Amino acid sequence: MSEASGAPAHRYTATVAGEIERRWQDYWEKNGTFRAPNPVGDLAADGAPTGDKVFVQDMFPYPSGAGLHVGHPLGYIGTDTFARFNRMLGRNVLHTLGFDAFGLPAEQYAVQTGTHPRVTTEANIANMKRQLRALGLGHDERRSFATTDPEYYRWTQWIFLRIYNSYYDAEQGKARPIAELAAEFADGTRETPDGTPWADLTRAEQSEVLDTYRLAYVTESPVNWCPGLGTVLSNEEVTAEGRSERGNFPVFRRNLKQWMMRITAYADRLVDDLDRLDWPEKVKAMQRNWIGRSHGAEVHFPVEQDVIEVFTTRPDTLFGATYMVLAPEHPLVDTLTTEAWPADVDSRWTGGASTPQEAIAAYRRQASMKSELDREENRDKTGVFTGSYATNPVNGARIPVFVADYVLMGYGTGAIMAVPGQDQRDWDFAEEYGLPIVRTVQPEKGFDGQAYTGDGPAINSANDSGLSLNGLGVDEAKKTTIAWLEEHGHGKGTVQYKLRDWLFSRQRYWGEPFPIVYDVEGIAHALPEDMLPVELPDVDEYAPTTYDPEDAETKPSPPLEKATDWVEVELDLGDGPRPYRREVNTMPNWAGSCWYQLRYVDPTNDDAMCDPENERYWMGPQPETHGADDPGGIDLYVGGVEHAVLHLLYARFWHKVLYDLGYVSSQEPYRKLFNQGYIQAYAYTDARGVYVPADEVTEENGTFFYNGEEVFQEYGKMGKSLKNVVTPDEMFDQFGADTFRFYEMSMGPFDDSRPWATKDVVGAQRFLQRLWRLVVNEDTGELRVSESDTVEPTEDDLRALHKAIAGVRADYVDLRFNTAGAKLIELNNYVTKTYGSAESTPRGLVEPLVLMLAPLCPHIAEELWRRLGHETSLTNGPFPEVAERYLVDDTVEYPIQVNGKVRSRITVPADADNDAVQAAALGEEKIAALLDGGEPRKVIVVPGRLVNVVV
RNA sequence: GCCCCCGUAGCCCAACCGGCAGAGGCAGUCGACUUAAAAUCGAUCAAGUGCGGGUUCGAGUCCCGUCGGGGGCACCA
Repeated sequence: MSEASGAPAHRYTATVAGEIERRWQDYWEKNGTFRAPNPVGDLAADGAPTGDKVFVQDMFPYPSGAGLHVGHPLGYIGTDTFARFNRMLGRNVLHTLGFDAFGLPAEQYAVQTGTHPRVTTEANIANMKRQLRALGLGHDERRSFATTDPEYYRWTQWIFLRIYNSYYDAEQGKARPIAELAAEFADGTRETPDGTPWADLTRAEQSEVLDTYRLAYVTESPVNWCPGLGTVLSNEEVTAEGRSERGNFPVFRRNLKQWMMRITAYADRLVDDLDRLDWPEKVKAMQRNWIGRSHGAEVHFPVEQDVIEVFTTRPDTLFGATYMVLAPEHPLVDTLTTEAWPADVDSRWTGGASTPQEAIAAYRRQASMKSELDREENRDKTGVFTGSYATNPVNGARIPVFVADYVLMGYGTGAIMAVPGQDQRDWDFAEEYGLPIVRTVQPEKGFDGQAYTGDGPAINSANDSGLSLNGLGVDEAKKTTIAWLEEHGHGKGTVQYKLRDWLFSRQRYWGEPFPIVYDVEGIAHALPEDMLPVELPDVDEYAPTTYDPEDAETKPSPPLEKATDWVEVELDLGDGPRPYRREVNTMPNWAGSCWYQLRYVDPTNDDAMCDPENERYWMGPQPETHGADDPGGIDLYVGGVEHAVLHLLYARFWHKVLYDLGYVSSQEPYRKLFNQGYIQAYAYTDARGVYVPADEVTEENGTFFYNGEEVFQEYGKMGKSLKNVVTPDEMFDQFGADTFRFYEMSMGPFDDSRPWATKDVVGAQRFLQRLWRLVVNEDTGELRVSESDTVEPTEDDLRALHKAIAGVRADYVDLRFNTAGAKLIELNNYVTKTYGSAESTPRGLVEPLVLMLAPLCPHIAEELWRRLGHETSLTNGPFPEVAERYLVDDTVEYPIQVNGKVRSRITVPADADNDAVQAAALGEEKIAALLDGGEPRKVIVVPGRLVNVVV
């Protein structure tokens, strides 16, 4: 497109750019330009690494078969620019990219075609590597790997075993080896749960006890079973509508035996340590919300022989508890349901049934049939009375116990004390069922709502047993109540979390096998390290058995189950060869991405997942740079906000376990996180709603046409089915990689989403062409740059240059690539205007310009640098330094405002003090005329900025 | 329903602690080159910051309300 006939032979066209780019990519590869030395091990260089270290990382891509579109590399170009800038400052920069290659698409493709997922995965990786190479990314290629490499997942399995062989010591607040727990049981330091001496337990019983402590454990508990996918899912993979995030199939809660990770043990540290991270507040808020820590109290309400335990965040409102509610699935519902209604029962409470048992049974049936969606759409409060009354421990009041589906079994204890005066849900229910409402917090003046949830003095809250809250604020009243409950044995202060343990097994083929076998008695055994990796066997069928998506009564059947030769093994695990069965579930897709930064650090280490010295160098805490509280971690982690909870929470959890066990020195994996925006695109549909090719749509006065027919614009993702995909390969052909990189970075702030516009790319190309023309004669290809002694830059030139250097440096540091690019264009325009038609361009201007461009457009910068006579790559600098004296002007122009409107201007020496500036301003002709001899009411002088005269 | 982010020229975007609304790009217009066009080069036009209030000498920036767009959470006791 830019190859018009008749263009000068040495113009910077896409063809010339392509030739230069391939040449420099070869050069970088051949010279190992981006290899970052480690302190020790295979990747160590001679002598210790020099300069500060910088560890930059992109979120792990999944190598999709569709290849990349122009939206995908946005983050990679940003991190590359940042990494290159830091290299030019003399720093030791670790930047590479691996592949998160286990996962459903390759498996599904395998199911359809019979191709082994490894074949598809490797082909996709090869294609993606080709595209990434063409972008000119400065990656240390020695450090790249895929999670599917057995040498990698060997260590994923190894970490699993470390987690499996650990428990959480709540007193020390950290994970410890399970062997230490066993030792404590054995020597009596710690009593076994039921008090039986350790030695009196059989080995099976001992192992059962230990299993209840392990950080990775098997349990039969309610899990998310998705028949449509044939697998179970983690809570994080289930949408609010109760469907699978992938495929949108119904998900059912079923009791199944599955592997879990005890992430809840780390809930407090995962919340608290967010404060130590340099992350977007939005992501921190999402994690806090997901963990959902709330402080409150557990309170016991006696009912006949039983006790209902509730969790409340408002123990201060106990005197306002006028009824109780159990979730329909609550285990006490059966025992508390009475034979007959009390004589005076309110007809609204019975659900029209003649006995409580009938009413409850009908209500439970109804509730179980309601989908999550129904619940969401219909928030009217419903419920039925159990016939039983509980006793409020603070005032002895007899309060009715209901069953209602607005209380969920999955949170707290599945039972609540209802305080309509201070909780809107309870208020709604109380109104519906004619229950009493007692305010225990005095609402603010003028409050005319229903439930009052704000702060205020307690009222109606005192008893004869020494508890009086009246007049206390909410916080004080909570503390007082908890102390009273604890003293009288009615409850205690406690903390609740929304976070649940992490369901860690999947019924899939293309995932990491568990390093676990079961003996004939069904007892799990961890495989010893020297049996790792446990490699995936070849199978005939890659798919788990899937079922009718609506059939909740089906059971998972993993594909590995059918590989009987692999499943049934004879091993010697210490007591001679015995038969075992392998675990047939595989790990979830998140496992491999939980720790990959550690492997980037030491990718070829056969003796450890990574050498502690290398980990400390690249990831260890740096209190001297980042403050005493620095948890360590990589210096910049860039990726989309969609991983805010899942990946980032899991990875933090694993990292903390490894820290507790002493394998890493950093307490967090990612010190600084940055969410890049997305590149969006317009798509167009015709009258039938069918997508038409976006690049053939024309616009006239705000109306869009395709083949003469009107079409309608949509804005959103780029995708094959939307017919609006633009690929990097097209951009390389039309413009070259440097132009493409520059355009992507200049479109807007790195964290903003923006629409792709191919027609705008030419602006970036023109800029590079103008710069090229300053250095190279387009007709002859000869250098047109002065030797330093012939044409010296002028004072004005140097002011423009150093202003740009200062601005560009600051922009690169803060990831403001768009404004850095604009400043380079500005400087280039200045130099073009001044020297574009002169005999030659001063070297003193061109060289810094080329160097400053290098992080964004490395190929053209290397090429020009070489043509300027430099023998070595500019990868490691120099980066231009600012000379402060060119940043300050001798004189300053002040606008003079009168009542906030600019009326005139004066120019004064830069070192003039405020009085002098004021005098000059008031003496200025127009201003003096406006004042007309009168005194201004006030004069504001903002040094270096402006003067405002108030009259 | 609750919480968070964003609304600046026809379009994408700048504007640091409140201090002259414009750095850069696209498009448009005019000119140069050309037989002509494309490409290229040069010049130029362009909004008073979604809307309504408030604070201030001064508001794109701070506060309140409102509209529009995007995102998160959603009976969590």
